[in-house]
Amino acid sequence: MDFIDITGIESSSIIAKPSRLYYDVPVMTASPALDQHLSLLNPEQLEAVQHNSSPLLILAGAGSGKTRVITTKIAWLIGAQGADPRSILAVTFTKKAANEMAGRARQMESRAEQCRIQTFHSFGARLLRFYPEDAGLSANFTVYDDDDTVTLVSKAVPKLNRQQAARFAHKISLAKDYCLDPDSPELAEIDSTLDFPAVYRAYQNRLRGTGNADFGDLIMLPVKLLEENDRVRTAMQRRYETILVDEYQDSNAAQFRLLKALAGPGAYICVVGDDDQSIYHFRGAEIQNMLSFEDAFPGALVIRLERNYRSVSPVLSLADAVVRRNQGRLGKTLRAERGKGKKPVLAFLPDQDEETAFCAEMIEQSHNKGVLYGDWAILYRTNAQSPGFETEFLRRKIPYRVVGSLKFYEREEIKDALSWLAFMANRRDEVAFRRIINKPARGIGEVTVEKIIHTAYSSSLSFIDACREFTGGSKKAAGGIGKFIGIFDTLAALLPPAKPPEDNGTPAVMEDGMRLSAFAERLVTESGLDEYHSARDEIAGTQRLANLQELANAATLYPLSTEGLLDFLDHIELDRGMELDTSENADTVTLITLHNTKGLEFPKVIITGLESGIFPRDGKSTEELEEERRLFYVGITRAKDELYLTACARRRIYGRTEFCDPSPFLYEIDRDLVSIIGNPPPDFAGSRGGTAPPDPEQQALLNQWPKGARLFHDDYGYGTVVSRSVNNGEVVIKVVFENGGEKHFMPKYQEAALLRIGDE
DNA sequence: GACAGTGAAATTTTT
DNA sequence: TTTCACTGTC
Repeated sequence: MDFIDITGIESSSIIAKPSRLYYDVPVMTASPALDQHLSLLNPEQLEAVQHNSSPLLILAGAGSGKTRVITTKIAWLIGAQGADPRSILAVTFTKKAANEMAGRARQMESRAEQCRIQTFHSFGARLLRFYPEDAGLSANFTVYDDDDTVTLVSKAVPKLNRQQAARFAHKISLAKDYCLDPDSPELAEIDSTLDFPAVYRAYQNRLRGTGNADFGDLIMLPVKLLEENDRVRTAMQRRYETILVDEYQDSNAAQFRLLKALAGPGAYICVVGDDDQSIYHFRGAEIQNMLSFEDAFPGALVIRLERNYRSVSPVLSLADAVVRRNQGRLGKTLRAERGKGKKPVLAFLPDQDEETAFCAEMIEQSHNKGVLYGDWAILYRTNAQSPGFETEFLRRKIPYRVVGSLKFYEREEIKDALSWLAFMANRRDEVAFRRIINKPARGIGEVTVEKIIHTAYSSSLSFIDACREFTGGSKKAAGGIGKFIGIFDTLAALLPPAKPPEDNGTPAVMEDGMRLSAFAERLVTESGLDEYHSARDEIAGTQRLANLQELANAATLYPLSTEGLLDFLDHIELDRGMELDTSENADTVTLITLHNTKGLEFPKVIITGLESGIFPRDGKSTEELEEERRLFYVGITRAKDELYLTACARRRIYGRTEFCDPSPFLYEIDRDLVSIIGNPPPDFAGSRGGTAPPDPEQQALLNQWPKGARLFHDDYGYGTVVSRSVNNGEVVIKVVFENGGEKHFMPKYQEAALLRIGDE
């Protein structure tokens, strides 16, 4: 049973084995099926697959078939090397990637089913599930997501408002990505204020009080467990003889230490990644893990996969021109196996409305010629850019889906129900308790809630017992607390008590009618959440009740027991990417942030909003600029056949129209790598033809606003004209203000706000 | 404890 | 522009 075999400790203790568990068979007895899979590989891929000695770093460029390499390698290790599938651990970052890898490996080699192929976090969660007390957690711990973390920070340090709490929460999670304790001096590198360690400590105390873990703990606690606990480390090192890591460029410092601790002396370690696609440094990913792999694992072999099977060559040439600008990279050059194709198009458009229209128009025209909507993807830097496209597509009846906007598990009603479920599993879960105690309203006010929580902490009671003990408070509050206890008791009676994990003689067999879904459904009605949310459905026309039903349906696969409940919550917490609209097969245009496109590909890609300040965003350090450039690179390399880039001269930002310069990235690329359409700004190399001489009206404006002219603007204060241009027939001046800001204006339309006050 | 009104702020986010 | 946190009123 999966739940019982949490870490594979049992199997490793059952099987007596030498230092490496390879069966006593000649090395090359590959099955015909395996030979077939091997024959599909190019020489570098084959070398990467048939390597099983020193540490191995596979530098896999975009579209170079890395998933194929990893899955074939798993099949080869089992089929040709005689490796015990249970001794193979493969970790990825997303559930989706893990599922895909597991599925494809199993297709090639059925025994791969016994490999442990999962995300870093679910690996950590399972380890902790097995040794909760050693790690300082409660046996029934649940996992707090980022939102819960913010709540807990704001409660641990009441003087913080929610936004400040969110900032600290982010920093705390960053600290955990680096395995830093509240006492670590290195905390100052994240935030040098004196407050930070204190806030972190307060949060940590509160978190440990609940017995729960946050995402960071799922890596950091296993690291400590492995580093400090010989018994656990030995068991795990004996178990895993092969460790494979995908998307290694996005691993953080804690994950690196996890790998180091997990890899025993005889272990074979193989990591796959692309330093040019590292785009998550802002949340702790350390490209350094990759750049210094050869130092960390002496004797390592590096294999480059540079043959790209995805994109036509003009797309790859552009991608290379972009990423070549970066300094800290291992360096590789993709070669297009697919050969020639259409040159990327760079469109300069007047404003964002023209941008959406341009995209919609192209998509409609291609659709009329038989191209699927699903072939198209629109990429943007920030989620705030999607509404424009949505409005336009709705108007034109172009079907679309927005990837990663509002996630299923982040919906209010789902979080409500999940909090109830979490609280049923762990009665010390403060965050869950706060969420459910007075929702729907039972007349229990904030003051009463705080008193109960205080009682719980000061008398070491669970929150439900604290409710039972609680006497003070109004009559209304007492009634509400009574109701709450009643709901809890009703539900608790339905849930069989937890069995200690050692008692694994009878794995949680699923009996008919004993599903967790029945419990979840009952919970939704008993708690009053169904009434509460269906009432709001009627007002707002939302789907909350249906969502709650869907959540209950998802619980069908789990047995009605505390173990089943914890298992269910783990799976949900560690697979938050799930979207409500799972109609993946529908023929729709994809609207998606650049970050979310990692690992995806589309025949036709439009990267929008290529303007300075939007992409890259303002105020980036050199290092951050490199990451933004990699993000651009990731976007470009998603395109198989056609790539379009759009840049607007004007954009409404926060309701105000701003003039935009083209993205600096556009100035970095050779003009003959793209076909330029629309009206590029005059300073853009590659703009066609000479600029038309200004007409009298334009000349008058140019005379009125010479370079060096001093002016006053109603909103921005004093400034100086630093340059002027004629763009789309309009005079535009660039002004540097005394407050340090830079703005473009069309003086023709700014007569009211702009006042000329003299020369410099 | 619910609600309307005000003011300040505004990335990206695998788990 | 939109969103969300905070404030004051009923």
